[in-house]
Amino acid sequence: MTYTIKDVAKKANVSTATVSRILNDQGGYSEKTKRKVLNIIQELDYYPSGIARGLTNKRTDTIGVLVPNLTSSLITEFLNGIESVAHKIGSSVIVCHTESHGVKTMKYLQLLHEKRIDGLILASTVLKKEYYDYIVKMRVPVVLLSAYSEFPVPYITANDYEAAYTGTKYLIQKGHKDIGMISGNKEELIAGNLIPRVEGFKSALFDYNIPFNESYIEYGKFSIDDGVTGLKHLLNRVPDLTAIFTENDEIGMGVLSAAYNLGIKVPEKLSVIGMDDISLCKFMSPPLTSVSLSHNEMAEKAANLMFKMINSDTEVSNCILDHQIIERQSVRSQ
Amino acid sequence: MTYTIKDVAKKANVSTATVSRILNDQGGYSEKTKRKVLNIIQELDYYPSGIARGLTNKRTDTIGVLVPNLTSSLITEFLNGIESVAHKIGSSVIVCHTESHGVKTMKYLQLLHEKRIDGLILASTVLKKEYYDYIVKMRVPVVLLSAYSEFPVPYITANDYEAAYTGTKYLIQKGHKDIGMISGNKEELIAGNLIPRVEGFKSALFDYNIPFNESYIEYGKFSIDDGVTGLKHLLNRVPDLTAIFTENDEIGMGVLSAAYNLGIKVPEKLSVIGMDDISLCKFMSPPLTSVSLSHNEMAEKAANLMFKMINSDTEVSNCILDHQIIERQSVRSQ
DNA sequence: TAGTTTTACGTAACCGGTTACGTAAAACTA
DNA sequence: TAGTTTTACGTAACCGGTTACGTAAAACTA
Repeated sequence: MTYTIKDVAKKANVSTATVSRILNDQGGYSEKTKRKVLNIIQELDYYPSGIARGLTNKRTDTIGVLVPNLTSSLITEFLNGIESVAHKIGSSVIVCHTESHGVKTMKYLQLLHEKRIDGLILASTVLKKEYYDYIVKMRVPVVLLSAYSEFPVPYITANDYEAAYTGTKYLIQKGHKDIGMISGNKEELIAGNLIPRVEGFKSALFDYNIPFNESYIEYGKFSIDDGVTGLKHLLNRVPDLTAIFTENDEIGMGVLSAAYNLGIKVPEKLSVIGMDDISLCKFMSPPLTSVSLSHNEMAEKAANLMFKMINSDTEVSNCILDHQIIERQSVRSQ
Repeated sequence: MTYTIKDVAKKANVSTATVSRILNDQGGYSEKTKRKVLNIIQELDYYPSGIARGLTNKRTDTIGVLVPNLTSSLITEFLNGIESVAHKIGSSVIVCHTESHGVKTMKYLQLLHEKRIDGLILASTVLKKEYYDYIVKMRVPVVLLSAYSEFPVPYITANDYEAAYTGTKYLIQKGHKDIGMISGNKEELIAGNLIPRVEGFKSALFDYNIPFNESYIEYGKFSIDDGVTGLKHLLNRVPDLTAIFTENDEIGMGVLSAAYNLGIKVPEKLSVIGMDDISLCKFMSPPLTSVSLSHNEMAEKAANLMFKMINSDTEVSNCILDHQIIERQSVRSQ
């Protein structure tokens, strides 16, 4: 068996209270006792049980992160950022791959509830009422990462509408008039009846007097594959597109790939701009121009916010980060 | 405050033992009592504490996964596979991003030890003696994923030597004679004094009577960036290379990217073959030929093996998976 | 030096579950 | 119907820590 605090106490001829005090640097013991106990701890190779400690402390030093997709680069970069700040603070992170699936998500929430996590981050997840209600019951700090919600839950996100507007405007200013968009899953994107990135796209076209037609938008999911099938569908419907704005970079990568296989030169015959500016963009052929949403900063902010809430119980404000076009080589002037 | 089993018991006029029995489907109660208790559980919205349960059960339904790099696609795909089987089994996974850093790794191991995880998977990690010693003390099932070790720890991996041999042979049979290799971090790759993929590469050249020179191998790390700088260095040293074999696909992607920016057509001027066959390969321009190491299967096998060990305590055997060339468009006949 | 304060602990309850053991009542048996 | 078995629980100890409270001894004070 592995040793417990009692074994240490007995061997050191002190009480468990004293060992506990020493372990937690709480004072109330002599230097001599401290040395003696510390020696025995080392000798027995004793490690306190986080489980037992968690039971009394009501603190598990564990947080949960819900992600819709573990194979998406954006999500992975989020996870990376969160894990990094969690580790600095001494917390562990449990990853939950929901696949944007309602039932799975609820199951994960229950699991995390039972595990008594200290806090929760929902990345790129639309906060359904069902989730919100449950989270309220969990009584645990939650922050939304790259998502917006009308429920009173703090979020760290970019202004998707404006970012999409900026991206589209960029294409327009490069002289494009026949611009298609490939978007993600309609249902997952809706934040208050509107799909922000789609609306931003439409508004830019409208403001610059470019006629718009619903057939210019293709809806799929969010993966690279959806970019390749999306381009094919879009080009079937409207073959004279000169530029494509994609909901995210993964779709953008799919477009690049499909274009390559179709023999359509990018950017000579087709310009494409993505969103998020994931780190893969710059390694594409051609390097993919993208609207950066400062997602590294976003993940760290979200994590820091959550830990602040855990430690201080203060309500904290939302945060909307800037966006910025990162010009590379997938867009050319028309 | 949130309710405990005592609240439920009191309200139902039964003992906590009965509530516990009902919660765990252990029998020893009447249907009537069961219904009454279940109703009260629902009414109070009671969820048992996994922490308290873990304390007595010595089971936390949590496993740890150590990964060297959270932004690598291969690793992410591993993580995805592991998380998936863990969730099916009802376990949660704690991700630990070690960055292949010894001190960080040890710190993570201690953390996981304190958290009393049920099992541990080390992905793409060289098992140092220090780690091994600690893991032995943890007394927890461990499996190595995509790694080999001389310590008695089960591993699920591919035969790196042979896979590299096969990949190189493929290039040779396509008529290439001037073949370079871009490898990863020397220190991290050494398994018993040899770097398997490098040795496989060398052996293939040797067997086919192709003169070899150490300058044909470039060592970097494992990222895409190392592929781009690697190609530049390699081409500086030996400009007449017609093919490159890369340690992994990320490096391969870097080579593709660098080649594009250098104006070197792939595969017309330069053939490149990667390893691992990550899912991004097929979306590259051109799609990247790669030696598949069945890594999806690998991750699932590793996870299943670990859970089997958790549940049955039986020592289990290692597993070496097959490899296979996935031909795409980044290699041409010379 | 007698009284007071501080130090360095120990005792025991508690966190929220599980479970071995015991037992009254119900059901069964012959 | 008396004896035996089974059912349906309850009691209390335990898992491995933390901590409020109490106290003897040491240190201080006047």
